Amino acid sequence: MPEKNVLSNFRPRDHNHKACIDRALKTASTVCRERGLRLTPLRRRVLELVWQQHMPVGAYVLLDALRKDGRRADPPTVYRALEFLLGTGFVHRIESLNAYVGCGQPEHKHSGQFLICGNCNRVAELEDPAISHIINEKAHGLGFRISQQTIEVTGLCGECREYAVS
Amino acid sequence: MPEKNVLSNFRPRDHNHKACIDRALKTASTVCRERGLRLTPLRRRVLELVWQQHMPVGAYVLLDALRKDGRRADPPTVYRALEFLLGTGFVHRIESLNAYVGCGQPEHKHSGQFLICGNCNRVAELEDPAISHIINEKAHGLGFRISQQTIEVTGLCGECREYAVS
DNA sequence: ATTATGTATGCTATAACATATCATTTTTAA
DNA sequence: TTAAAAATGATATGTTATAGCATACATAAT
Repeated sequence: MPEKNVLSNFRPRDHNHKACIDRALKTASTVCRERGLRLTPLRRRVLELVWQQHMPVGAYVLLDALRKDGRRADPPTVYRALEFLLGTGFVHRIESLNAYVGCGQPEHKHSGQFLICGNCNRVAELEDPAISHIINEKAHGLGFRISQQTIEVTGLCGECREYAVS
Repeated sequence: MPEKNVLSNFRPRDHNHKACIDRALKTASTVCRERGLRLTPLRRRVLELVWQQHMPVGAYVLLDALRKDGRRADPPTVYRALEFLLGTGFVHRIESLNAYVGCGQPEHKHSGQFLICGNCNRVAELEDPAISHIINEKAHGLGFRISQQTIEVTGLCGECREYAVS
């Protein structure tokens, strides 16, 4: 069973990766149908590429991948697709890496709280109301109205800790 | 009296700006002397320029300012100075803006928790142990070892809220 | 079916942010 | 006073992102 308030934990290195991708694409498809949004082939493909890495991916990596598809692609191609995917919540942007990562739970809005392993580059996504809440409280106390929270924690995931020197 | 756990609150628009800058430079000077670090004229000037804006400043704005001083300057000039200033804690980097902001309390290490006003661009810096603590707890529970926290909250500061629509 | 409209993509150019590398100067300490 | 280390000068290039206009495609109204 998944940990509480953890949207996606660090994946074992040997998990069924393809299943993740398929699930993400299916979810995206459903959500778009429900909301009257268009998951065009390009957008779908970019989403698939983001998920394939299963870690944050830079825009230009995606660009190269699109070109390897044989498709004509330039920076705006990928940035526009990312803009759409960010807007729908299918991907999140990791500010501290200038990179993009798939989100498994786009059905409901959330800002994303990330644990980023500096060794294997995998990411876990939390959604802990307690964290949001305490930040909200504090901000509110200063008269600040929050529109977006960026919470990115860098370190070593459990698996990498075992191999790391002290 | 300052709010609890607030390293620097939003400054009134009419506060004595020069005093902030002077204090920051003086503190930096003292800290460097204590730690055997060299606050060279270049580094000192970059720190001064960061503080002059009293909001996050991009590296290339600093670069232009250095050139207006009549000094020879290229990107590495400013990035090296920033590297030093980040290392000492005299400035923080705002990841979500690719920009840099002065820190008033470099004496003790801290990771920085920022409230960023999307209207006036001013920034408040918090250091709330409760926020760090809860994130630590959560991360720890997943076997994650934290090395750095990035917490950046975007929204509207109190002053801007008053003027904002709805 | 045809046309009008809005949405998405193609395409070129450039802006904005950042680092690698090697040479020279300045500082510090031997 | 000289050797080593630290800082800066200088050039080049790598990386990330957006502006702006043209074209193609999808949808809905006629």
